[in-house]
Amino acid sequence: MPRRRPRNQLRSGCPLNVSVEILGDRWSLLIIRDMMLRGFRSYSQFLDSYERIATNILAHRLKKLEGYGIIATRQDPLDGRKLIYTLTEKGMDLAPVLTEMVLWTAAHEEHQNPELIRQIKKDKQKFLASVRQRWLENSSPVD
Amino acid sequence: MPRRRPRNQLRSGCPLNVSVEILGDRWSLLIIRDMMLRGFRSYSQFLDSYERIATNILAHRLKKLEGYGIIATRQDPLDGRKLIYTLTEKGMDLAPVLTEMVLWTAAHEEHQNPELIRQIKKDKQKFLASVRQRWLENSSPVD
DNA sequence: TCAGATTACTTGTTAATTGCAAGTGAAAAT
DNA sequence: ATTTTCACTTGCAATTAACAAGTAATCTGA
Repeated sequence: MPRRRPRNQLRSGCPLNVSVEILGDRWSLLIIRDMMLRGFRSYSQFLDSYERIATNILAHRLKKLEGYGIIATRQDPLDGRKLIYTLTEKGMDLAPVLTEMVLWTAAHEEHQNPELIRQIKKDKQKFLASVRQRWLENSSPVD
Repeated sequence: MPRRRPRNQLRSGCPLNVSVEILGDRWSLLIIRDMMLRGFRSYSQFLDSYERIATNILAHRLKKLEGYGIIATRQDPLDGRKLIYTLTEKGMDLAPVLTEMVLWTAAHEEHQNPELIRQIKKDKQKFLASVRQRWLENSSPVD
């Protein structure tokens, strides 16, 4: 019986491969985008996002991202049904990756949201700083 | 400058989504890495790369990347069996994306290739310039 | 010159993943 | 008390990935 390569084992330790194995699918980076740039924090917000992720895939991705320490989950103190998902520092550190991907698309593909691109192009470091600042303000445990 | 939209329908025009739809899988960025950083140019080189891509998937990805204008294919004038795959300008413009992904892994995950990371950290712009320079030298139609 | 090797694939089959629809149980709102 | 909201789960079909094997064109060495 030939055994298939187990999924939980890395194909290689190449740093690019490691990030591809963690983030290289059709949804993970979009969830991170929604948290980072749109301030989404709840399951239903992600579900209602424009690209229409399926609910089972969303649940799997959230668990995976939490398992990698990219997002953190806590209960909403004001509503027992709700969970609050936030980016960790590790998740926030993906901001430069997302930013470069946006710039690449802006340079080479048809796209929307010219305002976002204008903002990034005007001053990339300032954009990254403002994204991080908003995260610091909004991810405080008490709010 | 924005260019044509590929035939299949996009989930959204969000610039991050566009790049995820083009590059968000388990192999595309690894092929681009092999071309960009290791100077790979042939089918058999990609096949022999450490992560062991399956041959049918490699063939599909090369066609997809060529369709998006990220790579270009030409015949080897010295060997009628061989095709030479090279990155286009659009493909080379993914260097900052790959670089940021490598830096993120270096900061947050177990990995290998400390020399690459040292080089990037020492001077990111210089690293990007040297990658581009090698591409300019090696992608000339006559060689 | 011709057998064997190399190259860039294709084809067939199985395994895994994704996507869709519907359902669940706890908590909140009315 | 009933309905609605919320964060999921389950079942199943469709799509995609992975593995093994094969093929045609070309090159290489005796």
